[in-house]
Amino acid sequence: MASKDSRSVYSRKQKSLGLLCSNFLSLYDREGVETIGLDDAAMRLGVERRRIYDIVNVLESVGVLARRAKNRYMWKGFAVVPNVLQELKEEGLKERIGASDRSLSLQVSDDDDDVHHSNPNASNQNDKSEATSVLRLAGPARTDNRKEKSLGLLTQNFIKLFLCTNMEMICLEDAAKILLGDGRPPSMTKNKVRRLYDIANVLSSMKFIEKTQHPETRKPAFRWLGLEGKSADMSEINLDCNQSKKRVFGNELTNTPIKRCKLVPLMDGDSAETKLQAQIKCESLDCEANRSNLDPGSRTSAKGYQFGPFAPVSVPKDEAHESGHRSKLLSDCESLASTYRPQYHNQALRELFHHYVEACSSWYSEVAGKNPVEVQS
DNA sequence: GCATCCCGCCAGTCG
DNA sequence: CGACTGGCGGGATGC
Repeated sequence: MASKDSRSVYSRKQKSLGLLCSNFLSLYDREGVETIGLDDAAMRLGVERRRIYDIVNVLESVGVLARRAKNRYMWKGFAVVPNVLQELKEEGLKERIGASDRSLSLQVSDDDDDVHHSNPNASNQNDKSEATSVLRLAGPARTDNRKEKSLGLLTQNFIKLFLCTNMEMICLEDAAKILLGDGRPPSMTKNKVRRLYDIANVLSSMKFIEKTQHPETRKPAFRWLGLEGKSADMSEINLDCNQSKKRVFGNELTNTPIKRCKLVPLMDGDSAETKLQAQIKCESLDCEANRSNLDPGSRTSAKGYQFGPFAPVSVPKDEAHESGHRSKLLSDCESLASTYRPQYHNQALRELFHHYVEACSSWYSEVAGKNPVEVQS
């Protein structure tokens, strides 16, 4: 009941997997990042851990991430993507994914599994697990099919569809049918489509695919963009080369605690406040970045700058080394803010901007500890 | 109304 | 066993 409307109405878009993915990437796609803790990610992004799994799974299927241990992933970056895609393509061709025409039942046999990308030392460790992949017939149990239904595998198969077929555009329902093989109950297809929506959102946010509309059927479909999205490279898989291959992901970190229905009484008393105080509010200055291209028809109604609540939250207990790139990030942000001062014609906006800069500065000094840029309170 | 797809329950897995 | 993973589908939101 507070007042001041502008009430944080629940907005589905603010919670989409795609946006979350963008935020995830803008948070970790920077030099210095090596490992990613799921808890840390969930905390920083202000979402449930469950959601992180969704993103991490598809990112892993493309090679951007690699699981290291429980709760821990390793950041590989986009440099490896071309290789992974190449492997997927070969794999898909071998399996004859989407063998068009009839028998489009290729449904990639499960067995084996993910990428297996790189893998310098994969020699000794082939124990069991091979045997299980053989019982695939009338087996009412088929416990192992949990894996073949994984988001990661589905993502790869979805991608293979684009890489190994001449279908320029694919609508999710067709994709689901092809991947499932026909003769499946509609409920199963529906479920698969639901998963494909999740995947498509993530892939879209990475600019691997793009949502369009089939010229004839008018049905929404997805078009493969692949690596075109990024700087036309393909030949420069060389390591490093600093920021040349950094994509621009939406950097509006939005992670409001609003739930879908049961409206959590947002900070009404004080309890909610304690949590809030933990997260210094420093809005991420949505600097230029995205404004250059933004394909037509995409969201982002050219409304220009948009600030979203950014909640850095407290620093991780351990991982002391991480504060290194953290502070770098901060200084980056700061210098950016001071050098790239947008020209607002509007007085109010100018003030708002000023406010953000200040907030960010104080946050910086608080987190970085040293180098008092401004002051605190 | 139907297309999207978030949310979180709860069953597998892993350490 | 408890913690971590993540399939799954109900049902809310968007258009």
